[in-house]
Amino acid sequence: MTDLVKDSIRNLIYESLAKSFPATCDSQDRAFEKEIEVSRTKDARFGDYATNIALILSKGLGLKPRDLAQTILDNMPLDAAVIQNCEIAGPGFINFRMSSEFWKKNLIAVHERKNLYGHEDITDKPGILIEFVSANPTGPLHVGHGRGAAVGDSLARLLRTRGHKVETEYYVNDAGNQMRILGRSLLLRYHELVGKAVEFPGDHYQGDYMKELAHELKGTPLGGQLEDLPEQEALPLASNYACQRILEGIQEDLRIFGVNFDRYFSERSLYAEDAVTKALDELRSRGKTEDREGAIWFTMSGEEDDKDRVLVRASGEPTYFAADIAYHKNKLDRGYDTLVDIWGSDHHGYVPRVKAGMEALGYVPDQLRVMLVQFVNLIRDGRKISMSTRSGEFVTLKEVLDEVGTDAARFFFLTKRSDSHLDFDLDLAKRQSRDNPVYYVQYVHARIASIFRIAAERNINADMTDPDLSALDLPEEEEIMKRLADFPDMLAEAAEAMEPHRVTFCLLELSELFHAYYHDNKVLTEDDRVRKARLFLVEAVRQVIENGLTILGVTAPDRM
RNA sequence: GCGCCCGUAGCUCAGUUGGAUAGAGCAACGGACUUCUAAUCCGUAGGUCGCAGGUUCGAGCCCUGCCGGGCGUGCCA
Repeated sequence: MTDLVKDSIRNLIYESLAKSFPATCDSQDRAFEKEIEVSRTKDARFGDYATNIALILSKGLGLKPRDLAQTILDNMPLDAAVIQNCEIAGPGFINFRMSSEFWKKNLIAVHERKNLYGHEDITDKPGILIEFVSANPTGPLHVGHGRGAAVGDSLARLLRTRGHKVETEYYVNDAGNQMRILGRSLLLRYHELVGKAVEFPGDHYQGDYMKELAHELKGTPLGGQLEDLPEQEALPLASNYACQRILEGIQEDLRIFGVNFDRYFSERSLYAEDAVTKALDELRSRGKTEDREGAIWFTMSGEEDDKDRVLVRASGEPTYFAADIAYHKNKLDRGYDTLVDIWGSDHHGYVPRVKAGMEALGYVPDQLRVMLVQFVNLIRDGRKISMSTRSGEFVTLKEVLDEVGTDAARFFFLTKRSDSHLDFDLDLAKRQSRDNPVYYVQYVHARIASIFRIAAERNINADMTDPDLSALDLPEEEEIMKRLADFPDMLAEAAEAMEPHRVTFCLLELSELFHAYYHDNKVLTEDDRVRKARLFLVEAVRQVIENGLTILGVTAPDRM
């Protein structure tokens, strides 16, 4: 039993192939069925779905594509309640036109499944760990982090709907040199605040939030300690405090943004458990390290990465890279089938390094899928704002959320493929907030909710039992039903490709169909039979909009 | 220099993993509210898919070489 239209067509094709060419199919297992490509047609002349299977297999079978298509067609078990007709076209495509009963049956399925419509029943698919955001706890989240958060969180939701067991994780870089710089930044700001002359180095964290933290400490016992203790002892106190407070702020911003991680994983905990040392020892015992110039190097063969990389500095301190190998080892040892890391695109050069690290420890590098999210260019007054946490010059996620709201921001981040640059024009986002595409989709939901409210006010019977769906005879009604039927397929493909933005575009297309339909056709008509059927249809639209928006982490409002 | 990503309408972007006549939204122009919400709808206009080759039944998508933009190429994280 499947909710995927394409799977049911694949099944028919497979049945036919198995009958026509038992030798070819017998040698394959049933997995071959998945290889059969079925796509939705762009042009209604070609039916609803098409397959190019005859074009693909013709060479291997020594047949002309159209002849092969004919054979496949002749042996296909066709059910008139599902497929209205089926024909060969062009160089050898097989086109399928579904029957109107089929669309109506699916419409009923939306009502039966409700908020599970589009969800995969099987829930024991491989476990996936998605790590994202993982912004350093050295400053508030900025807009770029917001994009990663929106993409990662929606991807997690999307994969869950398709039956994967998904956990989400934020890697907290609370160790190393940057924590010392963070601590010193706070210390200096504190000294400044209590009237000592300080010189604030350019490579320290300049943002105002450090001054605010210093202010927060004034008059507290910890503040006193920072003042009195020698720097050596004050530093760890300051950096711990700053790290903790900043992380709390990050968590609060994420909460507002609708992103809740299953786990925050501390880099420091890796050191506490000696995980870094153990990983290094293992690399050494596998012959992947080399001592040179006082440092320990990870030796790369040419195909892994272009040069060797330092694991332990001459100072004896492990690099970020060493900790990251230990971290990925830790994740893999927890038993996930797939690790997904969502990184800013500026880390792309790091991908082969981490994979090489995994391979060197005996793992399969393909278990790691790295999704690179391109930069967000923030534009104010028509000019790009350069952003850097250290310089303190950035626009925070919180500021953007205050301006445009979580729904608009999340939706906007998901209107682009993640590997293309995104211009976030603050003035535009503010000015356009009314006709932001998110409202176009949400408006569908509000309009339908409104129909049901009016029906209730007027004591119009709006129950969903036993509608006469033959009353849905308009072409635009069938178009809507087709789009609803495609929703599960779209989710499955978006999940497979790990492209949550496809959900956004699907919802926009459905919304377009609905708004046009709504404009031309009254749902609450006098005709009892038509009204009941239309209510049944629009309720299904509402449900699918809700299901889609839920995956995007956007609310589905009843009123706007 | 080398590596990764991007280049599609004036602008911002989709393009179902190589399918049939390249699509939306903004912006522009012209229309539609006595109606279940006009945050809507309908229409007009807009293209050498960066350029040049190649692969094949078929290329915006794959390969090669250029051009342009972004980012990497730290004993930073």
